Amino acid sequence: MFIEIEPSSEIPIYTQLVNQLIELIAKGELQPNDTLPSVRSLAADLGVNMHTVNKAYHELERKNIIRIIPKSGAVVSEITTPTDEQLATITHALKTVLAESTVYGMNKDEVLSIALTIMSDYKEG
Amino acid sequence: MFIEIEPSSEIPIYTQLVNQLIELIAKGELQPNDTLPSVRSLAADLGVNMHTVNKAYHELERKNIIRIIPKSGAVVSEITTPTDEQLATITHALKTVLAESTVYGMNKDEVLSIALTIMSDYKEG
DNA sequence: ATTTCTGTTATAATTCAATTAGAACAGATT
DNA sequence: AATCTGTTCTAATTGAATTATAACAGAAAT
Repeated sequence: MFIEIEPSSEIPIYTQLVNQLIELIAKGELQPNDTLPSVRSLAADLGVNMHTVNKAYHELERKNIIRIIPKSGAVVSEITTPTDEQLATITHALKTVLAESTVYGMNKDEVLSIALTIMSDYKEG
Repeated sequence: MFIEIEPSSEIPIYTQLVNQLIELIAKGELQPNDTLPSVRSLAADLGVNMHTVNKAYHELERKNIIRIIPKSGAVVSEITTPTDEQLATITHALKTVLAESTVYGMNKDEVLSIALTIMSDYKEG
């Protein structure tokens, strides 16, 4: 599992973890029903505190991306149909990014081209 | 100028300000060479501190979206060609959003459809 | 069955970002 | 001249993020 944390980043460590785990799943390097490493072992690997990894896992559970089985471990969820909440989350995030790209002078085709390139690394891309 | 701040949001006030000002520019409601309200007056309108607005303006200047003229005011910059740094910023942000959308089970066409809808509200959309 | 590993929970301390507050300064605008 | 502007400084508060220990109890492994 290739995860790299930048301790000095302005992005919280647990958020970096959430984002990188999502990317691993999107790339298929972590697949549904795969088990995640224990919070203790991953914390040791990354040199961060157990509670920080725990917080990231619970954030992923809140997003319905993994299931946490009490006293046992965490498992990647099946990918199904997005919920309304998930659609709203993506739509809002896209709005922010696309507004910024517009202000930077990027046109529709440029942005879509970048998006297609990125998605080619992900599932169904 | 229609800006709404959620004081209890987990998103910092100055970031909410940055994002909403970017959206106003993307929509054309704020145009190049338009002057932004003074930090004092906008702060009073929104019920936040002057320093918070000032921080947002400086963040927008760092992104090359506005120019701050010392002792005078802030002006929306001309939209030109994106810098490499701006391209990298957008690409990185898109990666994060698109990975999440993939994990949520959204396919390429769904995401592109949402993106096109959003961009239709923005310049060159 | 016992040991080990697991997530869970609780308390505590530290660090830092975000926000607010108040004041003073000096250039720009009116 | 008076007012408005961003700038700078100090100061205080609040809360999030992170780390550190410790103990608990269920799950898994031997």
